[in-house]
Amino acid sequence: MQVLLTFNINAHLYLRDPERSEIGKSIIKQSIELIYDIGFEQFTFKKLAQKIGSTEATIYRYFSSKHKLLTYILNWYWCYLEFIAKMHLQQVDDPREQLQLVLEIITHNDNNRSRIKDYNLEQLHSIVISESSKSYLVKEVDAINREMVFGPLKSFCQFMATIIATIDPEYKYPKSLASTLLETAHDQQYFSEHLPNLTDNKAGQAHKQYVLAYIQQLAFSVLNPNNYGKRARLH
Amino acid sequence: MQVLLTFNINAHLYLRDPERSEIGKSIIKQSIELIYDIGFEQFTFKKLAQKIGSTEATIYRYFSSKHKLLTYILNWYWCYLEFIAKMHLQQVDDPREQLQLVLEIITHNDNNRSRIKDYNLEQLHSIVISESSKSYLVKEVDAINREMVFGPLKSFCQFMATIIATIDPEYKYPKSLASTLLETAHDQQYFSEHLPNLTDNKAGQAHKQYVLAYIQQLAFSVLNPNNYGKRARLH
DNA sequence: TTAACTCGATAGTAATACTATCATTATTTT
DNA sequence: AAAATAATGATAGTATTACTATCGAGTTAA
Repeated sequence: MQVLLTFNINAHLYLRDPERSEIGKSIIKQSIELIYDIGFEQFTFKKLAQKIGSTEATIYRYFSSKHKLLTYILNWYWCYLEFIAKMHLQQVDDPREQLQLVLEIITHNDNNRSRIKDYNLEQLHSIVISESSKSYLVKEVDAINREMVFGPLKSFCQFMATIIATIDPEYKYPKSLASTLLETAHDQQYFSEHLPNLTDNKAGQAHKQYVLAYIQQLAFSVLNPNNYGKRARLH
Repeated sequence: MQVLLTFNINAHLYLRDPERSEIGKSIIKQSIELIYDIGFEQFTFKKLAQKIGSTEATIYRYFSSKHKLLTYILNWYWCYLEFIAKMHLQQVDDPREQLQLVLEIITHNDNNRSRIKDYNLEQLHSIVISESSKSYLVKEVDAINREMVFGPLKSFCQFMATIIATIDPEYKYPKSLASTLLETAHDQQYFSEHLPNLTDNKAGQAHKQYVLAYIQQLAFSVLNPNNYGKRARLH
């Protein structure tokens, strides 16, 4: 197993850095598979230990709870998305095309544009869709937030918001639009797959393409292209 | 305790109908208070039993699990919202004003327009914001969905979608927009309160007003008022 | 008044989410 | 190569959770 990408993930999330040992990397990799397979509620350290051929005790030496492990995985994902997005954006100048590209990335409509061996990205995406809100929809959110463990998500939103603000500097809600597009990408794919009555995806197929088309229409309806460069021109 | 409103809630959700006994109504009422106070994860039937001066066994005679109880409460809320919305909408003809009104209702910006003694609506709204996704973001979603326990949510979305389709019959995503506005109303209020960096609510106050202003702008940017009545005129 | 129903009380179970200890095995330092 | 240090495996144990089961007392309805 070769890890190509490593990100600086908040040390509050782990006791021992999982990137620094084979068993640690195995914990992350198999967690993704296991959470994907059985869902976060059914996921336990005991089952994970069995899967990696180790014991609960060992896993507890890396993560003090399954919630922190989930947040760790999600942080990795947000760091990864921002990295990939910034990489591809270098080739694009028009901020509208940039936003388009980011929407393709967050809906995973970028056909294998990003091949990576580390973790199973399709499973990871699926976890982000169905489990990510569980990392912050908890009573202790303010306390955990103070430890900065939601940094990568905020950073990715800020990154999207900057593009949005470039397209339309008059638009008053760049950050809210960014977080809305992100959340909507997830909700709508989940709805399209499991509660299709909450969407207009009649065909019931091609969830990702449906979601992309929808949020694209949403984003570009809200932003007024006539304002592009407005603020800049004033100077 | 006097219950003014009762709705037909899917019988799959309970073993004994809580509306039909004082202790049953007490279970619902105190559940709302307790889930609001300690969050769904910390919420147990044991604690609830203590609160209502009864025992776990009694509560289990009404609900087979805390998940079903949560879904029951959420169903009540969606039935209630649809009822209130339909009531107020009778006075309004313009579908744009109708949508405006619905947005006020879902963000709870309707100042005491709906006084009700049954349950604490502010707490209920708060539960909807932070716990509602937990009722469907579970591995067994397809199985539970087959029992029609998400009917009231779907019905409310359909109701919104109809208004949206009246405003702009050309718009291709009325249901997705409805579910997006609903989810966004919740996400953005949660973010505004707990992760304000994901929003543009600088003041950090007046969360509900902020959210309303934002989703209003969102909704009416997407819908083209020029298409109002278009389809009708063709006939 | 007897049957049906509801509730309270108690007991019990398997699983979960940990914590603790200790011997063994690697790894690093000298 | 030996000694010191650290990581792991194995095992045990605890409080809590999410139930299930049983029994007797009180209440209501025919």
